[in-house]
Amino acid sequence: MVETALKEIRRGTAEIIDFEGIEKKVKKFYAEGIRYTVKAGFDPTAPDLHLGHTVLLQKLAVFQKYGAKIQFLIGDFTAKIGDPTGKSETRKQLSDAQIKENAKSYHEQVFKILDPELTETVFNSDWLTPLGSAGMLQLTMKYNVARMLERDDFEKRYKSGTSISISEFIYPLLQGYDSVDLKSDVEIGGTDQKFNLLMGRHLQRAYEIGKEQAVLMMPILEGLDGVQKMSKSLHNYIGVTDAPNDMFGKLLSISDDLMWRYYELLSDKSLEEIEALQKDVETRTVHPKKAKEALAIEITARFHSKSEAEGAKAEFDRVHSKKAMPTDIPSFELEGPLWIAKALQEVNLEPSTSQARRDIKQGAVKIDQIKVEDEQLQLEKGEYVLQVGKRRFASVKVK
RNA sequence: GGUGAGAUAGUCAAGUGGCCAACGACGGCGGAUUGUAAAUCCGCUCCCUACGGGUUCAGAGGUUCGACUCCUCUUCUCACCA
Repeated sequence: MVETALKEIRRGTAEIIDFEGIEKKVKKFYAEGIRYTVKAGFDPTAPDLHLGHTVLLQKLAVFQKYGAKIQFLIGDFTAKIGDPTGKSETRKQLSDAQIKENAKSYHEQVFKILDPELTETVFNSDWLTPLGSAGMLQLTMKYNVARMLERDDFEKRYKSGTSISISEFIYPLLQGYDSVDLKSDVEIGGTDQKFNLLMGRHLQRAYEIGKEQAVLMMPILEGLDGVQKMSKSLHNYIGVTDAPNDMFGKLLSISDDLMWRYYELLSDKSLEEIEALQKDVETRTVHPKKAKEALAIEITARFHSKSEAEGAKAEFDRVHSKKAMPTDIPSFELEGPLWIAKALQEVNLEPSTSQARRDIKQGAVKIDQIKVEDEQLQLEKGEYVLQVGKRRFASVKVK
């Protein structure tokens, strides 16, 4: 049992520091039923979770399964102060009300994966505010500039003479102090957080709280493009609140290579199962599309339901494989007669009439499944289904 | 504080008086091919019912028949010096 636990905990991780520490905690749980704590920090300014975040959340869920109590930390203190990191414009400061609101929004999404019973939500302003300037100074004495400059990002900027704000030195300390106050046994985060995660370990020692957290790092999940990390600003993400059809469609559109990455980091299937599947695909006993569908269904079902996921698949087959029309398409009512290019713009299928005309010339526009040849076409009274490209539809009632 | 360099479409990046709605790359979109993709090939990529018109090259003025290209000021970035 302990074996399985450790294996699952280890799965997909990029790096673990002090794995023995984790091992001890798990063993103790099985032997004496004593739970341990796993901390993970989240930024309250962006409460929209995507699959990149769920890589961490799923790992937390695994920990819950094997005896951990999760410390779900919301970094509201830094959000209230505003982080001047780098040259990015000063982060907008959040009010208490907004932070509460965002925390609530987090919970709705997070508890699709985590067990609320074993999750404690904490706000770091609870201890960082009372810390005060005296406590803060004391904190700064626990570390030195030379070691701070070991962080790649700082080192590069220091060498090239780029500015580093003093506060940027403080943030890792504050984040590490969270671990001191929470007395966390384990902290998990992305590989990009390595420095900060280790800071927690260091500070726990410096403050002599009698333990040093183990650190578990997960890889950063690539976005839909398969190259850059998944992020909202790069428009390559799958949000956990995406509609079933969108989620399924996006998952099915990833490349075959990326599919295995997603399997490893997002699927609940065992590594053995995944390996077997991969072999079958290589030997052509299983069609790659089938494998991708299975993944898309599994993940879609996780955030919605099994039946909604099946529905999304059926819908996808209908629209893409059989080239039929989707079942629910946005509908509009317009005054006629109306120039086709204008109509496409009105129903948001095209950003401008210029773009609409270009697409018509390229044969991308269809009305009721029939290609539009005449860019001067006027829509008379009646109901039509307009289509641009393969995916964009709208139904129009011209009055 | 001083000196120098720069700010061009979603991003990067050419253009240094008319040939510029602005080379090219990436991205994006569309078509072919497919498995839905990837790879590949082709086309498109400011707006406007358009073989024409309008508005663009940080912002505001100016010189000129004509400026993204020259001048002045402003704002912001960057490099070097102090």
